[in-house]
Amino acid sequence: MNNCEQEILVRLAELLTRTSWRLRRGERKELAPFGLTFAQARALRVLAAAGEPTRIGDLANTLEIVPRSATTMVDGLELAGFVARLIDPLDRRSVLVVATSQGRDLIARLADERRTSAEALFAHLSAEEKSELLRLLESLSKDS
Amino acid sequence: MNNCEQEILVRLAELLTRTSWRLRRGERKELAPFGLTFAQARALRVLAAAGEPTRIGDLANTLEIVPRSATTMVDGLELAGFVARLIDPLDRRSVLVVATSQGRDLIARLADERRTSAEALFAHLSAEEKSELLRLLESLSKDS
DNA sequence: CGAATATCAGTGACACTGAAATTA
DNA sequence: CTAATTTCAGTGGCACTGATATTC
Repeated sequence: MNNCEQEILVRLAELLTRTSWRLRRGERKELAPFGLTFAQARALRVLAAAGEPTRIGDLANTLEIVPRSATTMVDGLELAGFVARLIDPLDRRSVLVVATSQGRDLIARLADERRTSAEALFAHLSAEEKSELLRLLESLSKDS
Repeated sequence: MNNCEQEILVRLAELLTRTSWRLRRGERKELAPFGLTFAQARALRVLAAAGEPTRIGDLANTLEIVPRSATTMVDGLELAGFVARLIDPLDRRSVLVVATSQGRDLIARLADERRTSAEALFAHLSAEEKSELLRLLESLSKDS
């Protein structure tokens, strides 16, 4: 690997970090009025999309965090009334988490309203560029 | 804005977050043996690239964090001997930070060695795809 | 008993806000 | 006196590890 390729990797890493942090900061402020943190919103989005009760461990896998962290995340969401815990009748070691109607409504409302942060961040990309970016990021998530 | 575009924004945001977090987690483990955290490495890279003493406020601007956070970051780097603080002779309110030879050496060594995390993350992108991703991320960082 | 699942307890990295000190 | 710069003190979000209870 030569210097030029090395330099590209360094810049890619820096830009990735900076961009995602900017998004996080923006969304944090948008979500605060609804009583959601950034990570909680991610989790709630996953749960609302699942539609059915999801095990804590599966949620953790989807979010790429350790199960212990998912527990704390669900604690917060449950306290706010956005999700509910159920005991899996088929395996009483497992805890199933499901979005409440309040939680689903919130996610739907957030999707309907203008997501100012994400919109502003990607605003000056054309539709084609957005698709291309999506494709590249998806291919990064595939293997590895 | 229709549903489809909205959905693309949501997925872009999710992928951006996930990818950058994965990079952060990988680099964290690589950097730990050198006594550097991820954010400290970012800052040190900026300072080493600057080549000349940099004000705390300017460093904060470059990293897109508030000055108070830069102070703490520099505290850690100074304690580890990677940077030194100087008083700006032209404006004694300002503190200049400069990478020590030890700090510059470390950054050079990190750049020379295989950066496993970044390499692994971007490994299966072609050179053209990396360039395109770089271009897209750079254009996100431009205005906004 | 061993493996899987979730939770408890504690820690670390990292950015934020608001107030105070110093100097221009 | 006002503005700029940095630092002090405290807080919050978020993921980690290791140990423990429960259940398969």
